[in-house]
Amino acid sequence: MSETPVQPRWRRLPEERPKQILDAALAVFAERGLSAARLDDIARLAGLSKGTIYLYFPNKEELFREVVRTTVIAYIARAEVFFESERDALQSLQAWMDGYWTWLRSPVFPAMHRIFNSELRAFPDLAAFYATEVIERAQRLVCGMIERAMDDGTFRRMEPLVAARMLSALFVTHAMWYHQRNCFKSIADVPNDVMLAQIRDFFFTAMRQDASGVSQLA
Amino acid sequence: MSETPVQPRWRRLPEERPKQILDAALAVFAERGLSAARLDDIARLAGLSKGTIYLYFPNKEELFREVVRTTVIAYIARAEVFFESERDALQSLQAWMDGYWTWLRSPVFPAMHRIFNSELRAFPDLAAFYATEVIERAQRLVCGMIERAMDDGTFRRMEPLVAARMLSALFVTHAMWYHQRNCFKSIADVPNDVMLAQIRDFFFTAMRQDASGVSQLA
DNA sequence: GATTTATCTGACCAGCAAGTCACTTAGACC
DNA sequence: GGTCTAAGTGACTTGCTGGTCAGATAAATC
Repeated sequence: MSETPVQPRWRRLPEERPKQILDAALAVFAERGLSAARLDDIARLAGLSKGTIYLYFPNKEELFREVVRTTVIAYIARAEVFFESERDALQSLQAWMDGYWTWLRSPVFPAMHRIFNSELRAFPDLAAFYATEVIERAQRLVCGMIERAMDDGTFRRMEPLVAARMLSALFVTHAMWYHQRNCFKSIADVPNDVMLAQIRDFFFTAMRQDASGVSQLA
Repeated sequence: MSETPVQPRWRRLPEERPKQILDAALAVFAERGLSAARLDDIARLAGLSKGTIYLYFPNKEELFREVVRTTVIAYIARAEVFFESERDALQSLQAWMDGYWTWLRSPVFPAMHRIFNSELRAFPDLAAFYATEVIERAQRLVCGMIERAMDDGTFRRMEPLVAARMLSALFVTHAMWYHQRNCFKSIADVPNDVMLAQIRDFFFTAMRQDASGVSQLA
């Protein structure tokens, strides 16, 4: 028999387990969605057994909620801190766009977007939470910056909520395409910074002071 | 015993079954998504038994494919016919937007969008089919109209593919919000025609001839 | 080293839904 | 009315996965 000190088959790591489980859960939810994610897969990825997950989380839904809290909510919090700093309106908007685009390109965003978009009818409370606490809250943030840009004359006057919607629409959809760019020949090789520049330029052009509101085209 | 002529418990209707099943399947897929849709529910909604579905479709995936063929593909075909008619560029675009917005507001679009967006990783061939045959094809259509508007001087010069992407992004995202408008206080009472006007005006403003390309704001 | 206990495991159970098939029945044809 | 068969049924099989729990084990304490 070998004399090598036998490694224990597993270790007691109660402090680290929650984070290990949450990381694995995020990865599996991102890969497969909410209902198709298997707890066995999460356990395997986290390097422990399924039973252990149930020592730390009461069930799959609560595990998902906790994933949301540690990802989306964390981002919102950071964004709100950013909004505190009272900078030049245009500069704020630019910085917001950079940060937003970085967030949208992270693997977390498409996972959450997909799940909230198509799997959350079964969880109306979570859906409502996301709509008001994430989407509308973010839009209020953007709204503020846009209004300031209108006040200082950088942007033309229009309904700021409408402008914020246009901004979000452009960003979110492009981000989803970006994550699936291998499917789309037409954007497969557009670098992410070029894509950001295209969105930014398009939005700024539409909002320029000398661009009158309702066009005489229509 | 009553003498009322006994109604047969079911009828043989081999001609009508496929359509009945496809209609019910679309409704259930729209309500629950692809994997959560139960064939028992589809059968009940269609007024027949589960076994009957398998007389007409080999399995759930193929049933879904056929639903796609009879909805999305049908829309694309109609749109391509529309493109045949060589009208004034601006008029074409306006008509396209009206038709597109009507389609996006139909219950079929959000169902398909959700499913393709989040449940199709398991079906890479279908995903690729949708990306090239639906999205890119539609964008080519729009591209053509945009290029004509640039040629006749209505629109400023820019990469037409980029402009087409911006147009799609605005429309698709607003459509998804529209379908969930009960969740969003800020758009709950924006009528659909107002929303269309907002999108159209924003896009036309960004594309106006006197709006120069890269803004000096940046 | 013996004892104890918090931590962890994985075989198991329960429930659900896709897909099957032996049987039933509408209704056509004689 | 009798016979035949295409059309339809629904109980059953199969496979899968969320959740449980009795037992195993790391490691703390005595």
